[in-house]
Amino acid sequence: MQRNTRQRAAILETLSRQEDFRSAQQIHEQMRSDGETVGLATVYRNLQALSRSGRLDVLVAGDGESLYRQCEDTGHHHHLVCRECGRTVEFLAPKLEASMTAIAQEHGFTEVDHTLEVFGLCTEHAAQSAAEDEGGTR
Amino acid sequence: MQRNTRQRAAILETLSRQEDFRSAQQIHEQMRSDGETVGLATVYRNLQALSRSGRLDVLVAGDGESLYRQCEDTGHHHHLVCRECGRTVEFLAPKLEASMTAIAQEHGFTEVDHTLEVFGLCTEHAAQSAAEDEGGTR
DNA sequence: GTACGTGCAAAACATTTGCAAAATT
DNA sequence: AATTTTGCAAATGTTTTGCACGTAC
Repeated sequence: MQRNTRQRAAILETLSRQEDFRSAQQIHEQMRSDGETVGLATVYRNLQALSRSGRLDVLVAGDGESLYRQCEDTGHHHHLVCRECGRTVEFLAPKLEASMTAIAQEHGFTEVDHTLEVFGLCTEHAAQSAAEDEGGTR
Repeated sequence: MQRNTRQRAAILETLSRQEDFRSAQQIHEQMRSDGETVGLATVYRNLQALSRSGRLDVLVAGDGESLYRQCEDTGHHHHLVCRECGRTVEFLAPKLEASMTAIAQEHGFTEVDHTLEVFGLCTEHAAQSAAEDEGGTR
């Protein structure tokens, strides 16, 4: 099981050229405009399979849409994502992991797992967005 | 704006009798079986309004479904949720907040916000589930 | 040659929305 | 009486699925 199809290769290739988290539809669209012929269902099926096997990171956006990204760190890590441009920074937080394990233990919980995603504005979009919020420059 | 309708009151009442996180559909179903007559759209609209005003906590499940719950702590806090029964423990983690702010700052991110949810097995479901995973007792 | 993967269109979901009728203030 | 809320059904948007066909092995 798990064959090397042209589509699977193309999806992986597209992902490797991708910086930020992208939805299945965005990835599909990207591929189409790159001249690839792939069905949307195939993109969905492969993204799912790839994330299941840990080769892809999944992030559930606030509206429930799933976003995918090929991360550099293959182990457990978290993301700092820019709300404006999707720019992503991976980070580790061992202390954080430890305190979460401790809290879980205090309450008798086992087999603990967690999701942590941090959203903010990267350097490039911080000032700009603040200005917009005020309705323009002073 | 914001009138006191029978439906809104019923929704709040139903939520107050609720221990765990529930989806809009589950809440609607619950109300129907309690004899309330409410439209599903009304439940959605009210849950949304209530969470917007901070009277309700929202949790986006892994599959993108939104789950609601009336929490005791009205401020910022996190959840430790049992994967089996949905049992929820609220907790604060100031150290964690601090280190996340620090990490964001290191990377120049501002207006930082984060989502953190911890999933595990509560005391009641820990052993049982472990046995199931092995396909029975040794 | 056979089993797995693909493509398409239809189905399945959760959620949102338009609009007329009903209820609140 | 004015205006918000409701209820229903239809619309929306994402993801899944059934099934015939194509393809990797």
